[in-house]
Amino acid sequence: MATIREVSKFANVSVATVSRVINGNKWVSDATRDKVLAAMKELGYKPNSFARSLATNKSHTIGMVIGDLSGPFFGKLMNEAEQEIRNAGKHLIITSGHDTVESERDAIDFLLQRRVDALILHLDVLPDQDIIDIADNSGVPLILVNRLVPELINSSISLDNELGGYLAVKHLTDLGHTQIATITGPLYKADARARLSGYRRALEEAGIAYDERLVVESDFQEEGGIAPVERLYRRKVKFSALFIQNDHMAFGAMNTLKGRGVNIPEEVSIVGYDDMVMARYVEPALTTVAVPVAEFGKLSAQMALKLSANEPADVQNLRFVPELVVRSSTAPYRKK
Amino acid sequence: MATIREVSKFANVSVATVSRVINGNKWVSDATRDKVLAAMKELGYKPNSFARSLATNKSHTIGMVIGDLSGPFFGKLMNEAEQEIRNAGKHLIITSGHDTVESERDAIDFLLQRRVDALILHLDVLPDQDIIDIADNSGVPLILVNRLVPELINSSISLDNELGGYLAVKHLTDLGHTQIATITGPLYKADARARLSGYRRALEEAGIAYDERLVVESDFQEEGGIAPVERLYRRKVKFSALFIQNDHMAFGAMNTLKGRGVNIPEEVSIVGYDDMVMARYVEPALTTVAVPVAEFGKLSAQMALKLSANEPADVQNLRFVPELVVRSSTAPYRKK
DNA sequence: AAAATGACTGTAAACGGTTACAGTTGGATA
DNA sequence: TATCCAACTGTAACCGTTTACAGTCATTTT
Repeated sequence: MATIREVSKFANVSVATVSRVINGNKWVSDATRDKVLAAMKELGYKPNSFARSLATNKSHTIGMVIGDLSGPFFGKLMNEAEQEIRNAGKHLIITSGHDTVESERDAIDFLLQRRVDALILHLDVLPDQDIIDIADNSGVPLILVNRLVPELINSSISLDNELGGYLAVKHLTDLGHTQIATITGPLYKADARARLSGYRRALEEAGIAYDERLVVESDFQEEGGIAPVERLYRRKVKFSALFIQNDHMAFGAMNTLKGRGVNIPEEVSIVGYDDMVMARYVEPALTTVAVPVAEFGKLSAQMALKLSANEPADVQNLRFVPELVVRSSTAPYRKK
Repeated sequence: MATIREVSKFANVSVATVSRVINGNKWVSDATRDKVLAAMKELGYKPNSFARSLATNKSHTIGMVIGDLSGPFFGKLMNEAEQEIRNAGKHLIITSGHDTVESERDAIDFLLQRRVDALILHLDVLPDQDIIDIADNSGVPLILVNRLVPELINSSISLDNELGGYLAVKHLTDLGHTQIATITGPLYKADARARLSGYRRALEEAGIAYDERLVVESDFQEEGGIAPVERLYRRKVKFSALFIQNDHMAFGAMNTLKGRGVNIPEEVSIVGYDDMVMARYVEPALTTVAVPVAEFGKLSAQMALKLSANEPADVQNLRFVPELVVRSSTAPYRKK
């Protein structure tokens, strides 16, 4: 691939002049500029971003680590963030953490080696201390999405998952349910733990004792909704309502329940979490907890851009509040 | 951020030695290696990938351009590709084309400037000629996903969308339907056009005349299923079956039909396209055309890796074949 | 004892850009 | 006419690595 030097020879000018043309420096005569532009076109020249970044010590790039590249949640997050960053004339490099400590660390290393101007991190398993170390020592500003590390409270954008769980279950207790089962995500994820503790708080508030047998841990995947339902039945515990920690699992669970001839919501009320677009298309339409993902993505990108420009980003523990969306999968408790 | 020189000073060795340690060169004594490692740790050293890539002329990176970062189709595609590439010890940089010529070009430029070892391109709007130019002049091998450019047939991995459309509609004609409407994606996308021509072929084969009034162009989004249904009714054309070019739109359309009190499949049969996970959770479960997205992602990554290593990738116009998945949204035609 | 070898380490020239600084013009100003 | 300045262009150092080549030892080999 052609270099600036070849272009300069071809156009009979110095490398400095070519560089000036590339960077839109105004001290170049029109004639020269045209010559250089023609040479660049002729040789198919594309600036080498490595050399450029090396010389300027700027990458014009924001790095993002997320758990899973598929998945509607992250999709929206990425999309919004990318829009915002592209609009600012920069670029986003996305890597996946794959839910393992090693992979998350590797992803961050990759971005750090690429000297990104800022990091947007959605980390599921990396220990707090590691994150703090990166914040302290990497020299790169960072935004923490959907995770609260007390020491980094000023660069966290998080969702109050505890409140989300609470709202979901409170809705059920308000409807008169007292036997409320729950299907959680993997409990090594803070999200899942927080939602579970919201579940407990709502029960407590309603004076209902916490019963371990009503809790099944799963994996946040669609298929993850199926087995847990079977397990609940095998445990022979009764429940008239089910709080499922994300919509994906809820869809799977609803299907299994229907397969068993259970009427929703007459016999079992169901609340999901995330408010995916599909939530309103299943039958019955799913009552769920809405999460402002798009805002999330947009805001994190804006913050990252600000921080990378050394502007103060008054993040101040931005904590989004989830909202309950009531549809048709929940109904008042009725005795059988 | 610390450089190799600082590390070398700190450890009292030369830069070459530090570089050797970084690269695992064996001609370094254990004592020296330990000294260097300690120095690196102490100074929080991370190799500068720019300098490195500049010196070696290798980026160990594969670039990917896709239409939309959200969306279940691309999610899976990215995910599989990333897995494969990470396993090979390389990294994937993903950028979005945003469905505009300018943006797609910009995304490719970005990746080219970053000197990626290969490109995986899912382009919706960039003209063929541009793609050919890139293939010819960029010096970077490329894999074309889901698009067929005759000149680049040997680096295309595509799905036979025409066949997909055909299968969907043939299923309907086989069921006795003769008034079959269709909702297409944006017709500037080759996918949509191909599916539409599959629709026409199936009709022709069944001896049914093509009727423009039964065709509505839409946008591949969920909401995109709603208005077209209304338009069909406003046009006062009768139809007993509906081929909708992706599942997302199908979900929207099913909902609108239900809202109008139309029974599916008794009054209107519906076939979607993509076989998203949700297809089996809606009611009735959606008959649809399955696309091997995961294979797509995996294979494109493997090809890209091979090409970047200068190994021959015998792509040879890899054309995946879609499959019809029959569920409950289609039924034999019955007179009203 | 001299030469050869193997194990290790250092020097310095790339890699492809940017940019401070130093020219070289030609025209305007004193 | 001498001086200055604005407009433009070139030279060369530098960014942080890698790596060919050249050393320096301590062991072996002859």
